[in-house]
Amino acid sequence: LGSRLVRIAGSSVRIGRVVEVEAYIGTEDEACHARFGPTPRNAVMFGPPGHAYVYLVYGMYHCLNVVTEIEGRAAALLVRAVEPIEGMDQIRAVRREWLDRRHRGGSGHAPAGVAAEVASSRLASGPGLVCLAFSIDRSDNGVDLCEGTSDLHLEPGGVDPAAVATGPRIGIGYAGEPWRSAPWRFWIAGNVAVSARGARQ
DNA sequence: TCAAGGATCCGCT
DNA sequence: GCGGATCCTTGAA
Repeated sequence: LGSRLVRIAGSSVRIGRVVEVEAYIGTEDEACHARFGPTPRNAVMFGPPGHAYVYLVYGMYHCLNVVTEIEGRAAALLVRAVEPIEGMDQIRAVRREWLDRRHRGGSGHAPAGVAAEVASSRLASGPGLVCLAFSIDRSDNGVDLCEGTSDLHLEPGGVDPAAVATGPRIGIGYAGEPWRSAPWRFWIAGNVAVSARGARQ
């Protein structure tokens, strides 16, 4: 929490402050993708820390994770929400394009003004939206996020521990206890950019 | 090879 | 509050 996510694309730069994460601690964690052991998909999680584990969820959205443990231990943090700091124009542009494509061929046009009405602070308030806003997909899987010259990387930061709120992880009802109820979602209390589902609980 | 279901988001009711 | 979009990954056969 508090670290800055940086995306460089050509001459444009997008920066966001990480405000919400979830912890997945390894093969014993029934909610973790590593629960079945190493597979082609989760291989990066078993690698060295600091690398990006990116996967496709629900066939539509990507999720960004940061590997956190030493090689051999498959733990990672899911980045659930980021507060945009820089590059809002670019973020709005990719969202408009995505909403456009979403409605094309279906019911017709996107409802007027939908994309334009999203507050700047909430353009990356959800794991799928983080990846949309920063143009992250599986081509970023395995990237070393600690390498400052990389197109996608993290700059160290932090928050006052007293400002961190905790709660159960979202969308993992398939996992048994104690994993389902473990308070391993962390966010900056009161921050406006925390995800909608996260804020509700 | 197959069938099942998911660490989501959006729009309509 | 609910269903649709959309496709990859997984374990089982």
